[in-house]
Amino acid sequence: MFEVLISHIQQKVSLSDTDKIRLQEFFVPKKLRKKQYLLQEGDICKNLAFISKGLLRTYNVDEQGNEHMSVFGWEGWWLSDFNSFLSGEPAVFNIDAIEDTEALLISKANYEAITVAIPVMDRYFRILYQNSIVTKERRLMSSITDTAEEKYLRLSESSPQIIERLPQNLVASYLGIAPETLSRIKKNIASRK
Amino acid sequence: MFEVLISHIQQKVSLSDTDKIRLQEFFVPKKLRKKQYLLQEGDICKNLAFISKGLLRTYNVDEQGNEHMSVFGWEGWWLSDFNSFLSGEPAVFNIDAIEDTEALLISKANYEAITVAIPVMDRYFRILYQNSIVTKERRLMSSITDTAEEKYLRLSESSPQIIERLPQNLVASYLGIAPETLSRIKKNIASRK
DNA sequence: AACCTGGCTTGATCCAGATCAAGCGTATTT
DNA sequence: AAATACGCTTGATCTGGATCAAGCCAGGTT
Repeated sequence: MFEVLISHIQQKVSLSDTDKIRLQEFFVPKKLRKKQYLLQEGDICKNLAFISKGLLRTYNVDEQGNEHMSVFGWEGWWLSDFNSFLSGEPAVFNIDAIEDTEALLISKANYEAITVAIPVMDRYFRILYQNSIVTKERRLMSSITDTAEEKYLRLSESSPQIIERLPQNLVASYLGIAPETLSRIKKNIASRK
Repeated sequence: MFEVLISHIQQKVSLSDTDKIRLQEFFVPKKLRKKQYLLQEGDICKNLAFISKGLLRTYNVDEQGNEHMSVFGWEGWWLSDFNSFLSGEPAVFNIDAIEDTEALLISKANYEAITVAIPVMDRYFRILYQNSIVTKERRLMSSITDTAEEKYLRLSESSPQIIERLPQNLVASYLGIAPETLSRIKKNIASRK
């Protein structure tokens, strides 16, 4: 389980051998079956989850009962309701497993502690968050600026894995469009070439 | 100029007196007149800008010539085309001054260097970015989930300063709606109470 | 083998919000 | 003080994509 995490960290910063050992103390492994919740709306999000295997989704549900995908995460991704985790407010997001999943959980206290014990983790998270900001900024501008078809094409460019790995109705929700619309868009694109 | 920056940093981490002095070496002050560009689309974004006074906007322009607001920043905010700054790719955003502005610029090299010279800056930026992610996540979900009126009401809640300080057409662009629509929404809300 | 269940498609209709257009007041420029 | 520009409003019209509805296919269950 930890190899995936350690190699992910070492892509961004370098860890000593003792760091690699110590680091493991801060995490708790957790297995999730398909459809199982990691977090439910209204609960306090107690952990950040690093996914070492499997596939999760983060989403909220509006008053009409429609789900809106926020983030998908698989091997090498971190997930949480970040606001709830940081502030202690109730979560607005649900997180559940689309495939059987293995994750490593780190609590708020351990998240604070690990950056003290292993200072380079501040830098690791800083770099992780930098990249996350760029991704979210792109998705936001796409959401504001692009037509439905442009949103789909941009996602195909930037995150083909999402399109390959997830059912089409969840992709549509991630793009903020109706599943029927996505179906028609794909048909149009296919017929054009 | 530096007092604003230093007090902003000290809200998140603590700095020694020598850190406060050394820190200044890494920044270059820059004044901007109203309408002046800090960054133009296609250029490489060489700096992060900390705004000590004034008001800037980050936006892009689509093929039809419409502007789409990405971020507004005033005293105590950081702005850049983050992707361009980090990757060295050409900027997709423009940044210009809505009011006369004083900023402190830090280059990529100095951004790397300052976290080495003053390690607590890694933590400062990590915390800054954490908060930025939460904000962007909220705005993204609002953009995907909410009606035009809900978007406006949510912004009134979360960032009343934006509504107070910026002309209505820029607020509309920030929300991803037409200025006429925003005008009508405000009229409706006013007439309802 | 019959029966669900969930994901996908296709057609018909509807509507929130965009676009187009005109006029108005206030601020800025000359 | 005239001229121009800019932001805002209001009305009329249009449209991209949502919603509603029905049927299809593949996998999984009993």
